[in-house]
Amino acid sequence: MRGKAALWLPGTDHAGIATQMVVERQLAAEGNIGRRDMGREAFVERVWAWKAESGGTITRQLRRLGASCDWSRERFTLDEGLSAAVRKVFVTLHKQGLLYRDKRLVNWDPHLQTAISDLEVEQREVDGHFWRFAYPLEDGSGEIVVATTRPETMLGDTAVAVNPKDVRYAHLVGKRVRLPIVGRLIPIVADDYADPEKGSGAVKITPAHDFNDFQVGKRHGLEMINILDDFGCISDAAPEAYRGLDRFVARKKVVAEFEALELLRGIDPTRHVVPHGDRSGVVVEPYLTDQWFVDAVTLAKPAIAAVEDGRTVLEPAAWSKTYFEWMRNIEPWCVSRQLWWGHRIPAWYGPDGAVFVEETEAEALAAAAAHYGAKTPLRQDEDVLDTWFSSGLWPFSTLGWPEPTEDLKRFYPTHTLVTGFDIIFYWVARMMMLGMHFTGEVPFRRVFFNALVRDASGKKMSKSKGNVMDPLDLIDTYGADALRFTLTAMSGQGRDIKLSTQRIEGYRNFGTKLWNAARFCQVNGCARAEGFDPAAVKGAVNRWIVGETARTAGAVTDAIAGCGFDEAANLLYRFIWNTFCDWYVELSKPVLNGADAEAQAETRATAAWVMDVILKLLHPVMPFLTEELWDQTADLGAARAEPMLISARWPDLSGLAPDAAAAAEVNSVIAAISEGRSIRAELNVPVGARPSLVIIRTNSSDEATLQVATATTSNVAAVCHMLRVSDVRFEESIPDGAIPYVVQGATLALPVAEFIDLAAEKARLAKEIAGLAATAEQTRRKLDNPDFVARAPEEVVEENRERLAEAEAARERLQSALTRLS
RNA sequence: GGACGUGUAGCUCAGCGGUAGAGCACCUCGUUGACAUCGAGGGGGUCACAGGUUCGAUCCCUGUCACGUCCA
Repeated sequence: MRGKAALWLPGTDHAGIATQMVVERQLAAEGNIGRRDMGREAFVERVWAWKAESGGTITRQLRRLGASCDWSRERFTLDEGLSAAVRKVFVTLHKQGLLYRDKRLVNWDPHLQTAISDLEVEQREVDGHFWRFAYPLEDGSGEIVVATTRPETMLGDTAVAVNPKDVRYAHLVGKRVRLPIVGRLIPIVADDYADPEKGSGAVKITPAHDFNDFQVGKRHGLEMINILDDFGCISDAAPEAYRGLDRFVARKKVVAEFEALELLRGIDPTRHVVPHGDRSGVVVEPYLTDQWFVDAVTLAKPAIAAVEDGRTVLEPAAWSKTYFEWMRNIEPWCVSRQLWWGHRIPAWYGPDGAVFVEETEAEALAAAAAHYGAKTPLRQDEDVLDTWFSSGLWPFSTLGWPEPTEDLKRFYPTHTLVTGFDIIFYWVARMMMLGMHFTGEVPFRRVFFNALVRDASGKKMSKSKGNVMDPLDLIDTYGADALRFTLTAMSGQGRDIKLSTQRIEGYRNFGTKLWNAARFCQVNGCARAEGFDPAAVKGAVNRWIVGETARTAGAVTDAIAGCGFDEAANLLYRFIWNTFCDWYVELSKPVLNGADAEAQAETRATAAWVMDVILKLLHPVMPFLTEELWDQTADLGAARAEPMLISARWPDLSGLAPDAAAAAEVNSVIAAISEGRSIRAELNVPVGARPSLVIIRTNSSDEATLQVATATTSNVAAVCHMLRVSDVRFEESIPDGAIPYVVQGATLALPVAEFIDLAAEKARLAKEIAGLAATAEQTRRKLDNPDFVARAPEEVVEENRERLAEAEAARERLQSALTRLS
């Protein structure tokens, strides 16, 4: 609509862990053999089958929501093109020394039997215990007490650490203790990691099973003994009695044995945080394995700089802080996963373990032949890559990279990434790092973080909680436009959306309202006039609605440009319902039904013009309804240049100056009607009663009164219709039995004495007077303050003076009316 | 423990230095030729609390409390 070539390229990633889990669970439920028995090829085939069957859900939801993606370009991270990009990136990073294989502690998920990245670990606070164990000194001169929440790890202890400043233990540093159960002699080392304030001040060191202990182990050259296997059971590195035991069974056995040895010095209950796999939900183990790592520290630097200097802008800007915080403290990124569903790592091993990292097996074989001086069989790495490794290439891999395609030239760097803040580290950060490194440019100039949708009570939707609202169901019930409007209107930045069906229902009603308004226009012959010029309309109501339309169009345009989508939606809601339907349509009815052919024609043309603008402005939020109405009104009046709304030109009404005189006139009419209606309702004037509307006017009446009088008489038919009065007439004073009210400084009155109850009217007047008195009092206090008058801006002071004068005048008039009643 | 966010009408949320707003819910009235998926009117708020800045604070600053999220 803005005439730009906008590309929204849809697609999905292969969600490695999640997908493999689903299919494995399915296999188990069907009583089939597990993936290990099936073999890699058959299993991957099975996952593809599952993907073909159910993988379209996300895109189906997008389609039904009316997302205007270029579906012909839909991509999937395991597509051949994207996979080639993955291999290219892997090999290049490896050759640049930014991707390497290393034996390090990783987070190991014993359920999934794979390494997972730090981000996939969830820290949960749970109840646990501190067990205090005594380790006897080698020389028999005593013992040293250590505390642990994980007794089974003592099987892999290779030292005890104490703080170098801790005088209690200074004499023990360098001595050894004999590790109970195991019998191994391990040193007592001095290391700052030991906190003298905590427990005994001495801490057991298990370098192969704790991230902190790993560091201590490196500093002191300690042995690293891996006492677990891939399943979280005790390995052969432990004493025979423990081998094969589940880690939690082993824990109990260790404690029992310490107790039997009379080396258990106490048990304290404690609450502590324990790492869990975010997918599997089981306790993850720090585990010493060979994995592939990306040097994120190096890659992060240009990515940090790009946000610092504004080449990429995060919106809302507050997220920059989160981004920097993470990027500046980034750790090496473990990218290998012991799964089968994903991009297999393009690394091949020779018989002696030499590794050849190449894009194809042929290249690897060639490299091996050169290396060994003879053709040598190779074995490909069994592991696959973290899904985010391929997702991180999305902005350019989907445009054809590494080939220098036309698409890449045209659409890269991309303009805006819209995503959830919950994947700022997983995805945004990785795209920034990889995009900067491989293209030398930012992958996107702007990142817009949308709100996260929660259920009506604010809980995150999840299948296990059963509180998921499927967009497809909501669309079936309320329509895509209602859902889109709801999400848009509630998308205030920095806030989650609590989605309730009531709200969607309300916006469904809004759609119905617009539909009915369009029907009204149609029934009343509103049709586009050939050569219609909104700047040239004569009627005040028409001039006013043209001005309001232009103002709304400008405000909506600005709001969208500034990512204020909720503001845009709310502006449209108010304009369409409250301004156009409630007032313009009602004020226009007498003209449309009247005898003045010229005025009628102008109103019809104006209404048709406003409707066209409304349809355009609302189209981005409610595309289905507006396109349908656009189509239905295609043949009404002058032909449109734009057959389809989706490609119609966005309205630029900045050239239409607001008409202050028309606005003043219509606002007076609106006030006269609103206030009058309020009186009728409060005093229970019967609906059928049609009194006159009396305007109190004398020869010496002020400007305000004359203005209201003119406005009212100029729109007398509308006033009669909407206020349900028989006529508008003038009196010099309030007639006996008439109920006065003040509008913009003018006094109006409704002679309805015969219909009403005096007490109700007295009460109404008293309430009104009290309100005015309060306003006057408050304003007077302000004006009596010399500091206020001296320091506040002149227009504010003037505004208050006027307010005071108006309130007092109105109060006097109503007071005298009340006095007369009494 | 650290960081960020949020506390405004019964509910969901706008507003963010100068007279407290909307939608829903609630109450009253209404079968007027666009619309009862509607119309008209109404009740309802010491803007979490305590200080400070200012002529003036729901809005800015500081602290406290509560809730949420992320990172340890």
